[in-house]
Amino acid sequence: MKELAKELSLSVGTVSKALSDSHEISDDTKKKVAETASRLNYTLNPYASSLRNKKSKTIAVVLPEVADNFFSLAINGIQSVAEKKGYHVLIYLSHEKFSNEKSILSECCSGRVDGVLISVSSETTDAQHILKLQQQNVPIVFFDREFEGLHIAKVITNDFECGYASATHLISNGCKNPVFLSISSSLGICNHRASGFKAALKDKKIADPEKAIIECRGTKEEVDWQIKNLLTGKTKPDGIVASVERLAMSVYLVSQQINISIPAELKVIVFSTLETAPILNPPLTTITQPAFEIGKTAAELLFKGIEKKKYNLFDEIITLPSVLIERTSSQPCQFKKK
Amino acid sequence: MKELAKELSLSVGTVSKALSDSHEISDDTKKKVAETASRLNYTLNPYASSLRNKKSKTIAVVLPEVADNFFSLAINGIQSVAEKKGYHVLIYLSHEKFSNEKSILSECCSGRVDGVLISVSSETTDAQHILKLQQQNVPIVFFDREFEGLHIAKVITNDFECGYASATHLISNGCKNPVFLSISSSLGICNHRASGFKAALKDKKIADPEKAIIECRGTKEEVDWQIKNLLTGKTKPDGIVASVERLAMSVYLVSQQINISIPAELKVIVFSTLETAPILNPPLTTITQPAFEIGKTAAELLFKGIEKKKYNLFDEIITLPSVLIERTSSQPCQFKKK
DNA sequence: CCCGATTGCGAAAACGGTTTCGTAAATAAA
DNA sequence: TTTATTTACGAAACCGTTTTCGCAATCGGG
Repeated sequence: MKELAKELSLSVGTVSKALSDSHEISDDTKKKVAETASRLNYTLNPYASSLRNKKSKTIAVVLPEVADNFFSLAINGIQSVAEKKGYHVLIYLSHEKFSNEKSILSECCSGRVDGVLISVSSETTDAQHILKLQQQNVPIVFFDREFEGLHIAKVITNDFECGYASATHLISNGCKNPVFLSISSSLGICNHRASGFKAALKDKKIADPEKAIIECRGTKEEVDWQIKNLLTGKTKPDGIVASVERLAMSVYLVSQQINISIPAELKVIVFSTLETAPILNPPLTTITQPAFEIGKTAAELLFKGIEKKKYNLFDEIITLPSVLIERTSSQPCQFKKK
Repeated sequence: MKELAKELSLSVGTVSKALSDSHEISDDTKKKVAETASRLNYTLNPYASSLRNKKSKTIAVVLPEVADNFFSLAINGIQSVAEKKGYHVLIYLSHEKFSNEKSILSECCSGRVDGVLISVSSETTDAQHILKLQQQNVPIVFFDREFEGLHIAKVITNDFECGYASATHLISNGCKNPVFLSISSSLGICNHRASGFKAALKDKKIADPEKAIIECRGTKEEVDWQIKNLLTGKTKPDGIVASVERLAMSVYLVSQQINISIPAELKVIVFSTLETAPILNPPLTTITQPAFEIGKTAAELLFKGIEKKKYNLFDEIITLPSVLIERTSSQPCQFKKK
């Protein structure tokens, strides 16, 4: 910028004001400045600006995983509004580890970002790291995976209802012993889905609701093994609701291996935005979240918090409904293939 | 930091040195500084540091789309090394638009990032925006989708060979009229795959290689329509190689709609890392790229360029091989289902 | 024609660190 | 004891912008 000023024999202050279209500067010199700036293809140093303005024009997105259809669609939604606002997006992955999430959030302070969108890891049972960030006046919005009991804005979906709907759907299609595969008993979102599921079992007086919730944690291999055990055990279920994408994939793979036919012997529903659901074998019934919309809405909410200093981001809750898309995997069958 | 200094009755310079573990400072005061720093939970302002050091500790990843298995796995690979190096990752999406890519890269200068990893959009036919960045001494590495003819490092896969292999696989499994679905005639990676494909047709003296390359561009709906026309036309193919994930999904959906049976009437292969490939109907033959590895290797290469000022990033080319995973969708059939 | 208001710009102080250089005290060498 | 060297720290410049404030020059009104 000094060079620019020298080139034009102006002061740096004047150049700065000209570039930011200040009213103090005549249109004439503004034009000259803009012209030589583009001629020397000059762009201003973002960090110097950030330092002075205490605005980074950057938000952080913290999520467990990016190789998951839901999250990648949510990122699309977030990015679409960030781009419109001229903001930059930092992506951080916790890989479902609490320790990672903690160190990530500790990096988000000191003005590195103007706001944080977060979907908590399945291990997160303590919110100190989140509260610490909030105390530093960093606007925060949960999307999808919230942490309950905090005064922090969130954009979520109707998990309880969908859990309820998934169970009633299975039951009305003939299941006597449906189970729910959870990934974490500490994850609010998963518990809501499970609670809805249990409530339906209770209402329909089917099975023991408490025994119908099965927690699947660990690596992919451990989960595969766990599901294999479940499906070959003596009290094997005739219906499964998978709370996330990868659990359903496990169920499909294992069923294929040990020759269990879906939906004749086992009906399956998954909470997922999986694009390949209609072309799976068999086509998979999904409860599809409005992933893009959730990301977009959360980002819009965050920017409300960033822009209006007085805007209270504390107790805002937005619920966007998911839809159950019925496909072959949960269809009733007159005859049971043996 | 001033407060810290006051609290300890030291100068800010001393505190700064203590925090960065300078040899000029005694272990005793270092300890004291560290202690009170964590007590006041102080973290240093990253942008002030960046301003002085001319290092942002941030890299940019520019890619067409994040809701694609290949790219999300590549991001995982990139992130894994960035994290190890203590770097932050900015994600930018071009959505396959050249104009977006251009404005994104123009944001990457002035030291906003220390390096750029890029997979070009399918519209990109001009590299001025990339060269401009390179002139500003920003280290750049292509991953997967390169732009040819530039002196810029790249991490790619053996596209030509795989294109060749895909064609020979189809032919040896009985196809007389295989076609290749491209997404862009300007995309180097796609052309390599297509060239390999054509070379195989020529060697085997099957069909007209030039007519076997079909470009599918436009929205999802337009592509669906185009594929539907192809599959219902009079010279309909009996084998398809899809150059990217979404083309294969289109083929599956359309085939299902108009009742074409795979692999009896149509064999399909796709270049993709689709996790659901084995549980599709039928299981889909893929040419699977080492997506994570590509991302990881590209990032490692980039950091070499960032760290060693003298390291020449110009003509480094790393090729990581993909593998053809044979599944039902391309199997030979004795009888043709009608 | 004179005085107050407006316009257009420069000087300099921030923003929050890092780094160079200087210096006093402590230590080692002579 | 004197001199040279090392150790531990402070003062101040600097990174590239933004912004406040001051100051001329021009403008408008009476």
